[in-house]
Amino acid sequence: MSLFTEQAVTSSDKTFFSLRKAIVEGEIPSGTKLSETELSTKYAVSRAVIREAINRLEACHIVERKANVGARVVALSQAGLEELYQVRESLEGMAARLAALNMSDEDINGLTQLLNHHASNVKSGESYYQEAGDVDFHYRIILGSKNNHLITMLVNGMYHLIRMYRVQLGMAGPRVTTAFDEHQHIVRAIRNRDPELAEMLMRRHIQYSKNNIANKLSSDNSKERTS
Amino acid sequence: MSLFTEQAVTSSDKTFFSLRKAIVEGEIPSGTKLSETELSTKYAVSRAVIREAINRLEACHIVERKANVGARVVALSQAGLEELYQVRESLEGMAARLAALNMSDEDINGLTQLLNHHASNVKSGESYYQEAGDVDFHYRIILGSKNNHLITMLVNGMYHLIRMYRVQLGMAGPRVTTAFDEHQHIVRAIRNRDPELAEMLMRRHIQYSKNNIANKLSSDNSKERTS
DNA sequence: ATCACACAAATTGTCGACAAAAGTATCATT
DNA sequence: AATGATACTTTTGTCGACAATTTGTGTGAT
Repeated sequence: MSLFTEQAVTSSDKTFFSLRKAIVEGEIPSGTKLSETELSTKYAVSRAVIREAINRLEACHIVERKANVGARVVALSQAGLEELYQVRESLEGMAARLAALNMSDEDINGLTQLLNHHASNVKSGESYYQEAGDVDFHYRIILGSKNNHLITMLVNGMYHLIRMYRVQLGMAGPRVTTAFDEHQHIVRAIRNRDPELAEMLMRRHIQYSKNNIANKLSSDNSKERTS
Repeated sequence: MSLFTEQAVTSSDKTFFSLRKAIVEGEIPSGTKLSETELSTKYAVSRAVIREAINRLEACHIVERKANVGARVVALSQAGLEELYQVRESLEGMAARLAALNMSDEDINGLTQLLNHHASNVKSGESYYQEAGDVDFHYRIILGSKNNHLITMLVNGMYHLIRMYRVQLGMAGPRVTTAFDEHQHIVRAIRNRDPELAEMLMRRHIQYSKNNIANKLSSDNSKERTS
């Protein structure tokens, strides 16, 4: 029961989704040049739809384009991760604040149920939690902000790039139980209708998450240097 | 001496800029249906470049598109303004925070000079300040964040929509001197390298600004009702 | 008079071809 | 051998035409 299933109506949509998935999952590696003719034969569509797909990918910062030269998949870097998470902290902090104001009581109950469901998984040792559960939690709060600008920016825009970092840097890592506690505190603040606290806790939560990834990233780098 | 002059290299760029300007300035009214064929004859380009321009406009939330139906210029509403300014508060707050950390001393000096320059204008009673000066101030802080995601989102994305609200609701209004004081306080916080305070002051500044517009908007509405 | 269906008109989506620009290789000159 | 100019190749940008979908209209039945 996914809360948000964007459905492809046009051929350009399908191509956009396919391309985005291929890039995010790393099938098309970071830094690759995206040749329009090549992709048009590979995906069996005209160059026009490829161009539109690439334009959309550019809009969510997954590829970079230069006029008369072409598009490349963005390069992942520590600095880029830092910048991305600064923006994420800002926007999701605001989302949590607004969620504390605008979520309905039913929404909040659903959120609590989700966490309870996770709690049992965490205790039983499954880390099934991380990927699906974590994004579900964050999605609900973002949607709970009831702010369409915010929702679009985060869900259609940034989250795919965030996922690209997480997938390609192999972030199936730990940080399960501590993140779970943080989630609980956030929900408590929302339930108490405390926007100030909800924002602060969400920002901290995302800062920790960033540090976790950044640490793994730099430790991977040092491993690489010594190998 | 504009800090940021995006230059059109391709024909699609030019059309995008023209269209954006026409919409923001209200020449193409809010809510208008954008016919591709019509625009292609009007701007003397092919439908392909019109489509690309419309796609880009959609990416910055200036038009809304439905598949197989078409694109319309967004409708301006109190709720939309509220949402927009919530996001703006969040992002520019973060920008001020980062500016306090990342701006060079020269950058800060330049900012101070700008304010001094404005001070003389304010005292001499010219309200030349508002439009150009205000955006210049905010631009510098946004650029001072040195965060490319943030910069792109705000400068290439949101600011045109913000300007659309300000232009079309006739915001040449007052609030000059009080905004000037707020600007000074923000710069002081940045100079003191106090990110926490800089963010808080910027957020307050934008909240006030929103209230100012919202008040004008609702008073206009009531005038309309009684006339 | 109203609703349903079918048909027509108009608009968007997709395609292949041409034009223009960037990149590459070759050759001449120093 | 290095450098610069020139021709060539490849890739992106732009265009007009066709296909598919939606919207508006009109006809007929209830």
